[in-house]
Amino acid sequence: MKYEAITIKDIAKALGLATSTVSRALKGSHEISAETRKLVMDYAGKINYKPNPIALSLKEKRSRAIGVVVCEFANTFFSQVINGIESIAYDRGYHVIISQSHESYEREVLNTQQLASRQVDGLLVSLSTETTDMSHFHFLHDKGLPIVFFDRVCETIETHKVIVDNFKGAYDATCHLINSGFKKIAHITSSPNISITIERLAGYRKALEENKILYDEGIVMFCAHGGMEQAEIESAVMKILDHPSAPDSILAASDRISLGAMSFLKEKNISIPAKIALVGFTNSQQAGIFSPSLTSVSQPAFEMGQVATEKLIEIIESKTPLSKFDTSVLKTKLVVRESSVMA
Amino acid sequence: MKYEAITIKDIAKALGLATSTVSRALKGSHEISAETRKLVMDYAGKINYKPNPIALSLKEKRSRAIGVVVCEFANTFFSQVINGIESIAYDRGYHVIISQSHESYEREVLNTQQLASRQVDGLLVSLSTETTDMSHFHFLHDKGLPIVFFDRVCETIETHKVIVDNFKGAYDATCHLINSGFKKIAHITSSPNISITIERLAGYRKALEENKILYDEGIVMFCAHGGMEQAEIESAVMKILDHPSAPDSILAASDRISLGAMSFLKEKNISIPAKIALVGFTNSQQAGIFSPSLTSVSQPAFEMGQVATEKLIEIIESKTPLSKFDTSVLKTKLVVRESSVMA
DNA sequence: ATGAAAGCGCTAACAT
DNA sequence: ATGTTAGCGCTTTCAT
Repeated sequence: MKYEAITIKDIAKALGLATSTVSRALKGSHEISAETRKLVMDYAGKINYKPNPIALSLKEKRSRAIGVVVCEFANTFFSQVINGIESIAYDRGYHVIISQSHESYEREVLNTQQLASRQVDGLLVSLSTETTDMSHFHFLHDKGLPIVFFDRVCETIETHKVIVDNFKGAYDATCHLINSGFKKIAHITSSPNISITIERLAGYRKALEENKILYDEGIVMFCAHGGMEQAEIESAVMKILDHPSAPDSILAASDRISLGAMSFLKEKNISIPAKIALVGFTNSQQAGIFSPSLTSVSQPAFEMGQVATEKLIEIIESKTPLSKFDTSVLKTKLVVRESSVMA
Repeated sequence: MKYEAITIKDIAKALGLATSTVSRALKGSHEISAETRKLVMDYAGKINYKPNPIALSLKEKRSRAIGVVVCEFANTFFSQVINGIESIAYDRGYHVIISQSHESYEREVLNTQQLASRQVDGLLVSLSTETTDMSHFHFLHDKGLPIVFFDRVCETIETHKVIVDNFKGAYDATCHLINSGFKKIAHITSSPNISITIERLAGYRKALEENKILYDEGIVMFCAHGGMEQAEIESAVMKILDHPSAPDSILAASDRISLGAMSFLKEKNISIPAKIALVGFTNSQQAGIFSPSLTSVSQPAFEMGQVATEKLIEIIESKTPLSKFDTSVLKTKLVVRESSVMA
């Protein structure tokens, strides 16, 4: 492409000024006479001058861009988070560059490095299910790159984090199943190494315990790829259905797993909730038009994106390195629908 | 942030060479002695040197990045397209920078300009429903920026385009409704100015005509914002339900509209298909678990992304300006489910 | 085969 | 108040 943009030099030449004068005029420096400023401004407006962000980045070593690493955005939860991120970033004058790891550790590392070398001013990250080694983040964080984790966070890096109350989300959902009369509740969740898995599992266990139901690890299924492969979900569902203890309900720990499990059960003509009840963590706006409609733990995804972005910009724009970081915990909401209510 | 990356200068200093020598060695120029090359390569590898893409962009006026403009990715169709785009771009060494217009003309213009000023090597665009003035694209295209349109294309710019056979998609769906015994078929579609609307409407009309059903513009509803506002969908559905001619079925022309209409009908307890049948254009993987499952026209979204990206890279990497452009037309697939089958 | 120097667009010390 | 210059990281003439 031969896209020749207008530069500050063009303006300087046209107006018989030095580039530095133009530069200063453009950013309203007070050491420029009002008339020169007006002259420059008017001309720049007329020829539709736009500063070259590439040159700016090179010069200033900052890009006013924020990098986002999520596993995938074909997932209502993450697409809502991203909308939240954009809503804030946009207002504050930052661009958002989004990348998908597809739950692959390798892709996550690659994307992270790409974003860093494009000199993003900061990173908003939700870990992939595969990730156990965080050194790619440690490396960048140690070099001073601001990072905020959301949803699936990294424990070993001291920075702001934004999560939902996963423990309570799972606890509430499990209690709801118990109170609805279900006695043997299975759990399908993501890989055991990510934060949300641990927290949700703990909430699930706590609810069982409080209700004097024995925890049975035979009906807790982990999906190593977070449900990216439908086969792992199906295998988990099958194992639960075939389990000698005859579970009567399932708590699914993520969007993908909830929808994947539901699809599979329908495909197999296994009636929900008569044969087995289902409660899922999902932000799908379609949960209500499923058959049956799906009881779900919904998360404030948009808000999570907003908070994370505010926190990140706070770090980016702070004059002095922050020393105190916090973890924002947002509330989940249980929406009871047909899939968990006995006829 | 104080993320100090390793530069070519560091290598030069460490090895007592000139930066130009290092630069040449790194890219395997033949005018460098084998031993110097090896020396540089080894050292660069050892200290994990990564060229600064910002500096490269500034210098070469290209970025090996492709910009994508879609209306939103919280939409199965577009998120699948983007996955297709990434699959090819990635292989060919390009990054993908995605932006959402949210069906707003203003955002589309802004995003486009942002991407251009970030010196993307090319643009992959699906127009927002609001867009009627294409001058922002004309401007860039005239300056030589490669652009490929997909899905919602711009007629007035001569370049590669990738679409599906919208005419046939709508025609097939309408014929299916007719053959299933429906007599009065309403149509809810996007704004009248975008290509897909026109083509789908034409397919719908053709099917009616061939079956000697009178076209009734009173039951064809346009959503100015492409269904971004649920209210416009609901108003369209209401008008259809209240129409004196008592339509017995609806053909919905997009993902958003299909799902929005279905949600609304369920909310109002209007039975599908007994009271009114519904066929939608949607790529939602959940169409099968809706209640009732939704008959839909599905599009090869992933493939569309792939083809569009290949076409774009072809333009970008072509030595001489292309003079012949083509429009790839992919096939749609009608998946018949419960929502259009009389009991 | 290698080095020196200019330049991509911009800003910021450092003149004047 | 404005101009001159250097430099961000890199490639690329143009020397040598």
